Amino acid sequence: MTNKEYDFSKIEPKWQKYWDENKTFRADDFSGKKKFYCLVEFPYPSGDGLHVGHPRSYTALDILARKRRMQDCNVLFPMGFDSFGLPSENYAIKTGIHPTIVTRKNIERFTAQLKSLGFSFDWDRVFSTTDPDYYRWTQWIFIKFFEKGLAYKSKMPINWCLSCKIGLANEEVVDGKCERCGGDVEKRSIEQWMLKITAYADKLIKDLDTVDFLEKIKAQQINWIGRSEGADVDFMIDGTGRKITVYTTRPDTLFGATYMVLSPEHALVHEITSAQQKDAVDAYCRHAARMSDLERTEEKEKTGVFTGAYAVNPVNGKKIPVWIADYVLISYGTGAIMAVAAHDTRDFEFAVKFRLPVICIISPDVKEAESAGVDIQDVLEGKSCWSGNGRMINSSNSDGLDINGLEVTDSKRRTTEWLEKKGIGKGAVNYKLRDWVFSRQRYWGEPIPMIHCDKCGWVPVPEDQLPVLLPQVDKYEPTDTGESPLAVISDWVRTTCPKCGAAAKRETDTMPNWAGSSWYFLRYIDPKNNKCFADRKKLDYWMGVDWYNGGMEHTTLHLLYSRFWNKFLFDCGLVPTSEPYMKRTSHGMVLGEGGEKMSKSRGNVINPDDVVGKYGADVFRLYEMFIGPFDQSAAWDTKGISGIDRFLRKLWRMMVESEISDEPMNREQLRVLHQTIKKVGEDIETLDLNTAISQMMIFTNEFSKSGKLPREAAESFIKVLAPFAPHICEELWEIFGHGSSIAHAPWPAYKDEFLKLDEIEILVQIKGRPKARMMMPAGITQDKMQELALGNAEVGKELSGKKIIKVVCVPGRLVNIVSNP
RNA sequence: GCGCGGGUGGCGAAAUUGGCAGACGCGCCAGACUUAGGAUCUGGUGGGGCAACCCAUGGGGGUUCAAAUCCCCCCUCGCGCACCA
Repeated sequence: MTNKEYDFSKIEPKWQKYWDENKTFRADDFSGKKKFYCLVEFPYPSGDGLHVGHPRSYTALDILARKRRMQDCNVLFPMGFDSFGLPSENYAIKTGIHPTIVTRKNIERFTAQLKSLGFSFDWDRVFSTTDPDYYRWTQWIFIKFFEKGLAYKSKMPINWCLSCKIGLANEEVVDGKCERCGGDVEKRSIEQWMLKITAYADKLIKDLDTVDFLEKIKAQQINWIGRSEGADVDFMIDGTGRKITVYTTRPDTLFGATYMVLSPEHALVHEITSAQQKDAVDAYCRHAARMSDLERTEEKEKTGVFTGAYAVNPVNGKKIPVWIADYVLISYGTGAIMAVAAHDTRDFEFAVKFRLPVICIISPDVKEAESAGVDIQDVLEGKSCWSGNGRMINSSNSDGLDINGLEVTDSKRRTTEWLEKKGIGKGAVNYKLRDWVFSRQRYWGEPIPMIHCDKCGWVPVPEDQLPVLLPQVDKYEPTDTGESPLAVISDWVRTTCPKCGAAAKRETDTMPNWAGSSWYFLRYIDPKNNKCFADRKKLDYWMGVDWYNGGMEHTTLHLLYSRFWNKFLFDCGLVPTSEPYMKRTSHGMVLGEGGEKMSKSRGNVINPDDVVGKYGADVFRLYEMFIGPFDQSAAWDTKGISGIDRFLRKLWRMMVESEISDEPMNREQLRVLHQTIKKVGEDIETLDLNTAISQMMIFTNEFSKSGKLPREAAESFIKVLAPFAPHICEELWEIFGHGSSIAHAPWPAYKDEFLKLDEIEILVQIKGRPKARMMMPAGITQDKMQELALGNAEVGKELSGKKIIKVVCVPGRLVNIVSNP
């Protein structure tokens, strides 16, 4: 053999070219093999190039995809680019270069980087969300939403980022700031296209039961959707004939409602306010309107104003004052609440401050109150607040409602029934989830394919005129008026109504950058189709995605949105599965050296190209998998790479310098080999890739001891390592005389019989303390174990003069002798 | 406040139907080979003690022959949500 030196700089390009030319990783539409659709989140092709975080996810699923191919599956492992977005647009504003050009350049760089890492993507299926052939169908799906009444235009207060000059979805506002730029966000009322994701709130929760997502992902989605069950209850406003509906999760606490609070934005505030209170109420409302969401939540002390109006409590006819306060949000429930000061900490705080009555109607659970350190007497006297469990008291009227003595579930049910019978309320469900603000007032996005006609209203662009292409513009700058830069291109905006032919105007808003990624997993299945978004037969074959890995940061954005789109398409009969992803896992972040987030400003960014250039792709891939548990964040450690580098070079020497023997392996070699096949195979399935690599290191340590290398061990080992370090393994596979790629070589099987030892070292403990180690035959009985242990000289010495009380034998592990004293 | 994760050597970490804590790797120490070593190989490496032994998985209690692992209380770090009625 001539290849004495391990030279990744020759090996890696060689095999990358081979895979490209031979289309080694092409997925076949339809096949007798078992299909496996393996997906990673496609990147935004930023000008900075690939981040070392991308390969963490990509390598892990590449390992899985490669293993599945060796297990004779038909694997779809695609890649694409999510290219609409602000950075390209901002770059265009700065330089005047069209985003299309920048995007094309960035995609070229990303493609080269991804290929240099040896990922087994099916490159024949690549596309960018900015390809007109792709966004044609994004627009088409939008029209489907419109046709089904799930896309609607509405003037509503939205989150407006002052520096990006763009409206944001709720999900894009983090801590009151713009998720992207960290700038201030204010409320503005603008006409917006909305997608009715709330119509799917229940299904988005319930169907989580049918999929295999990490528990924390499910929990976060459920929490975000925020379903709660309660009742809407009508209160009459005294002397006005007006009715105000409140939403409460505890209708059974009506007897404890001592006042009512409306949000300052509530529609009826001004109608019910008394003349004396008008000035105070107006001033409060103006003040509240000026505050941003952030300031409003930062306000710790409760504020509010009395409206002068009284509401009538429907369970007992008592008049209770109506206040306004900004702790009641217009965006949740009905924007009005009944306040039960004795059993809600916020209401209690408010009541104390404004000297409103506190009436206790729940007698605290004694045990619970004790462990919480709450004085029950104080609660009963209205001196402190109890929001825990307990039994209802003071809760009956002469009109057929008596819930005294009941616990929560029963009292809620009974009260709701009573309200419904009397026609003054009914059971209701509420969600924290809001409809999705789907308009953006920027250039670099999919044009929303709608036309406004004065006579016909909003009319979709006819299907045969899709895609609505982004027109060329001279200036990309967003405007302060909230209009898209497209609005100034008058000959593009001017068009005719597809319905009546009259003069009409195009919608100038574009879609948010989450649009393209909401259905891309469907397009990979049939990326070149120009008749429909994807052929139904192919969808039937490939869907759903068997395994999808991505970042936790997308849990309440992309992951939720794309589940919603898929469910909608499923209800339209267009896709075969209600859930798009059968399994979802998540990787931890790759942090900079020292554990801080990588950023240009910290100067701790690691460029993958540098690592690949110095150590090669195989080392880079192995290192990222060895760095720590896959689901936890990990700090980059340049020193740590050398361990992997040594491992591969040691392996190479072992493979090419040893005498390859066909003699049978010894017992220990067999055991290590089969243990390695077993452990690596199992660890890949759970993405415990760090321990898989440890096991492979144990293998090389064992087999490099002598200068002889059994052929069977070598070849099996190359196969299990191949998914991790594909280039070096292809090269070794060739050196070992195989003519074709290892990518489709069969995954090796292990035999249980070789995993067992003939003799096992058994620990002998006395009262739990290790005293001796003895070799015992593997299949030994417990009686025999005990006998051997007690016959041990060391043990006998320890036990002399002591009385044996008990002996515990654990087969294959230990004998524990309990003695007295 | 609510929800979800973590806390183990100098460092990244292993170990879960409870069964020898620290696999594997980094770093460090010693030695070999070498003109040389940021190459390679061999050995060592949780802490204390000369030793027998003792102490160690955030802290405190408990269950058990046996606890990093199970139960109770507490501390701490990270992430997500947050005046959601």
